[in-house]
Amino acid sequence: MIEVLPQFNSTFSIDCILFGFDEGELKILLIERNEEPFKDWWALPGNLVSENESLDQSASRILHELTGIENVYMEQFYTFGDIGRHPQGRIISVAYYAMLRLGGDKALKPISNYAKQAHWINVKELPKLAFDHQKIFDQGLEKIKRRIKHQPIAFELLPEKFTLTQLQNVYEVILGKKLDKRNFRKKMLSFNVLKDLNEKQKGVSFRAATLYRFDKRKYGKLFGKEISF
Amino acid sequence: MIEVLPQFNSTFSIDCILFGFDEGELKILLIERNEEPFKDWWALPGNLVSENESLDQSASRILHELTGIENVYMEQFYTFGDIGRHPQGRIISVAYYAMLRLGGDKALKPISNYAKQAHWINVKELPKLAFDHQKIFDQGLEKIKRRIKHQPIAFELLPEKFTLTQLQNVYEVILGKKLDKRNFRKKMLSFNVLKDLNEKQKGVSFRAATLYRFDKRKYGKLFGKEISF
DNA sequence: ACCAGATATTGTAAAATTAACACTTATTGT
DNA sequence: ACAATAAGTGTTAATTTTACAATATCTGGT
Repeated sequence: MIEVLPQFNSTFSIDCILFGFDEGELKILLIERNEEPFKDWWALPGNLVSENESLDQSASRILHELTGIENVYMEQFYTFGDIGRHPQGRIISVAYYAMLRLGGDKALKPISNYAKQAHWINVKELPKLAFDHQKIFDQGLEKIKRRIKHQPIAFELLPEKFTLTQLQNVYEVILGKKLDKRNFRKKMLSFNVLKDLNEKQKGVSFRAATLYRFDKRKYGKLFGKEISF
Repeated sequence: MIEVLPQFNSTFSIDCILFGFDEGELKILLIERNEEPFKDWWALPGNLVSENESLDQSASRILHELTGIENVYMEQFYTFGDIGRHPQGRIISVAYYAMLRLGGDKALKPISNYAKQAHWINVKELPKLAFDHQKIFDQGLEKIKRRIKHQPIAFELLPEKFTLTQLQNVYEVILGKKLDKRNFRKKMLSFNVLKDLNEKQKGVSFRAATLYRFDKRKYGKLFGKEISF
C-alpha cells in the first residue's frame, strides 16, 4: 500500500540566463513578455516545468524553443523561492545559465506565443526586468565570474577558432577589468588546452592574429586550478 | 484582470545536510524514517515546504524542529528534480546545508512523528540512504570542500574557543588530507581573523594549547581569497 | 625531583607563481 | 614608404607556496 503524502501543490518554473559574446560585449537573451503579469516588460526566458521532464530537460527545452539550439550544456545555479516573487501565487523558479556561441544570425527562432520579441542585450544596458529577474541575473553573473576562474567556460562563448585577444576580451568583459596581455597569454598557453591551428585571422586591416582551438583532450588539467589575473 | 496561468502542480521539499564536528570526525544528522516509502531507511532530514514560507524559512524550520536550534545560517546548494527520484510522484527537492556547533548533548530535540530516531553519523560510515539522498550528500560535501577554501565556514563547526590544532583537524577531515602544521598555522594566522584569547586549553594531560576565537570584524578579508593547503 | 609521554610551538630556504612593465614585428591602406 | 593598428614577445622583482625537524611545555607517574 502506498500512502498519499499530504501535499501543498505549487508550481515550478525554469528561468534561463543565456550568455553570449558579441561585438566585444557580454550579452544575454531577453524576451519582451506578451502576457500578464508584467506584460510588455523584459524578462529572462523561462517556462513552467512539465510533468514528464526533469529540470535539466526543461531548461534545454526552453533554450531550444527560443533559439533552435540543442545540445548545449546548461548549469543550474540557484533556486528562487521567496514568497511574493510571483504576483499570481507560489511559483518557485530554478535558474540555469548557458554560454552560447553566437553565429552571425544569432540563431533566434521565430518567437513563441508568450513573447513579443527576443533580443541579445548588453549586460551593461539591461532594462528593468520582470519579477525578481534582476536578482536572478545578478546572481548568475556572479556565478560565472567565479566559474571562469576555474573552468574553461570562456571558450564556449567564442567561435571554434579564435584568437588570444578575443579570449582575453571575454575574460575582461566577464571579470570587469583589464588584464595584462603578456601575463594573460603566458598563463593561458601554460595550461596546454589551446591548439595552435597554424592559421591566421582573415579580413582584418592590420596584422592578422594566430587562430587557436580549445583542445578538449587536455581539459582535465584546468579543473580546480585557480586562474588569477 | 489577472489571468490564471496554466499549471502543472507538483510538490517540493527541502532536504538538509547538517554538518557537525565531533570526536575529530565530520558527521551529519540522519533520521530513521518511520513512514513509507523507505520506511526504516536512513535519510537526510527534510520536509515539504508549506504555503506561507520561503525556501530559506522552510529550511530553518526543519532544522529547528529537529534540533531546537535557531538562527543558524543555512545555504542552499542545489535543487534535485529528476523524474522518478521520489516513488510517489513528482517531488522536487531543494537542498541546503548548515554547519553546526555540537554541544555536549548534541542538541537533539525529541524526534517528531516522521522519524523513529535521529543520529549524528560519521560521513565515512554512512548507511544506505533513502531516495537520492546519497547523491545529495555527495554534492553537498563537494560544495563545502570548495567553500572551506574561500569562506570561514570551518569555525562554525567548532566551539567558540578553539585551538589551532582543532581548526586544522576540521580542514583535514573536510578536505580529506593531512596538512603541514607549520604552514597551516602560518597561513591561518596571516588572515588576521583569529583573536588570541591569552587563555589555555583545560583538562588535557599534556601541554595545553592556546585558545583562539574567530574575529568577525576582520571577516571580509578572507572573502574571495584562495586558501591552498 | 626526575623522567617518560604527549602535544604545542616555532623558522628557514628553495621553488613556484604572480605582477609589473615597453618595445619590435607584421600587415593593411594610403 | 609611411602611417596606422594590433600582434607578439622576456625579464625582473615580489609574493606565495612548499618542504622540512628540533625545542618547549605540560602532565602523570615514580
